[in-house]
Amino acid sequence: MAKRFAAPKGTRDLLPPETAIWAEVEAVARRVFALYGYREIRTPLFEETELFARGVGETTDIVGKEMYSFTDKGGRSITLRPESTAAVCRAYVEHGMQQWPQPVRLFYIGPQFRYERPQKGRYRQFHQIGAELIGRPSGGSLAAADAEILAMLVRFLGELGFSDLKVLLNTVGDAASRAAYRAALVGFLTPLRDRLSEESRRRLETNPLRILDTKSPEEQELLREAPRLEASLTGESRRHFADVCARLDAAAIRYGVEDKLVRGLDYYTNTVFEIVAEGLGAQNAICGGGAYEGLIEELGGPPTYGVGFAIGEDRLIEVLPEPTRRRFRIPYVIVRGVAWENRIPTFAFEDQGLPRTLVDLLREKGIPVLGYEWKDSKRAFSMAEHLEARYVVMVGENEVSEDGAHIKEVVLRDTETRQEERMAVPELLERLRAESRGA
RNA sequence: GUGAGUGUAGCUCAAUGGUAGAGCACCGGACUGUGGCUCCGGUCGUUGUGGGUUCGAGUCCCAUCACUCACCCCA
Repeated sequence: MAKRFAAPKGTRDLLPPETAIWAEVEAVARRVFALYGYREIRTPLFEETELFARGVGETTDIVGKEMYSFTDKGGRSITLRPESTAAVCRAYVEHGMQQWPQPVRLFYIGPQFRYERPQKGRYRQFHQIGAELIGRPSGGSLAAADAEILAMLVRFLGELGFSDLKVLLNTVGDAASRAAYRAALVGFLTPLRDRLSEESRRRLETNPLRILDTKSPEEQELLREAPRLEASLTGESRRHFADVCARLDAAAIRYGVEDKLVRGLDYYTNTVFEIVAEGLGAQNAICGGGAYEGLIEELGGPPTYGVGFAIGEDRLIEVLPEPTRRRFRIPYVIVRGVAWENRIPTFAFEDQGLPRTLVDLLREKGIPVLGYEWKDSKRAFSMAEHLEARYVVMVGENEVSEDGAHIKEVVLRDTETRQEERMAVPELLERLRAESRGA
């Protein structure tokens, strides 16, 4: 027997009916983002390695140990994208989008790659739905940009039926704030160096702010006395954050200020946020984001403001509310026709000339349908159950004319309520079309 | 990179160290005009892989691979 293959570690096949849920989630994203004027960008799945090293940050775990990198046949170092913000900003600079009306609003949907040990909610190929607002709004405030992107995010999640998700919000300050705080934190922690974990000691050199979100209870205890980031904020950062909060309050968006929230990517400045969900085990963040003031410049562009988020689509779908899942299933209709002299009874619409089967007719009306010729109606019900069909339409000997050429009436059965109704074909079309509009 | 748990049919799982099984699913057939059954038959396995212990290993031991969960970190 030949070798059998399995999907590579940390990857998986998405199969029906689950893929229908994915398609619907993405359709909702596209619709909601369009309401806010965001347009799609598609960047390559791989980029020059240096883009991520510079953009995401040399000291981050992503760049330090999680990149899928390889040397191509031309000797270039290439990396499968571990996130998309850096690539979107690269595209902004490359295509001179600073010449477009500002700010530029973009969204993306697609796979990302990180070389990590897989576990619940974490894959080596995973999918993100993200949006970026890049460029200073002419006349508008930066806080308005932050609030807009958060409002869009909350609207999207709301349309997916999430009602109890809370946005965790914080500010990490601008460059000056962070430099001041970094000095204060290093000053505080250096005397306590011996009591820190090896990892945290290393971070003390490279990225001290990251020590803040340690999960180690001993370290958290040490940090209780640590200087607060808030105390190092410049007046401007302080005002900005207050402005963002005020705008969210005005828009009735629920959030909680979480002052230890730092986020793992180097490019964030000022506003950062995260959304966590129940039911995902240890990997409970379904969305992360924030503002980045220095990134475009770091990538060779003019100093440019940016703010964005990335939603983990795999995790989002994992916790998608059940009513939404049901709503997103394709409402197949099963038509059970009898074999009548070796053919399915046709139904000819008089005003359209050509005779065709009921199945064809339904498809013409945009109704997803499968036809079977079983005499045994029980098999049709069994099939309906397996395919999660919404309706079964019964067309047997009693429903067709003597010669088998015309359907006199049909029986429509709702597979959930088990209610049945006899009706003529025009009425059937009316009912099913109304149903598919509602879906 | 570190730790723990689990690997038996397409799926869910049995089998005291003693002939590898069941249910579901799938395929074929019988029956049935208010039915989501029932009945008959069929396909399906080098028990993840490789060693070892033993008269004999799905079962015990070692290694390896895979999966799962957790650490780290993130979506």
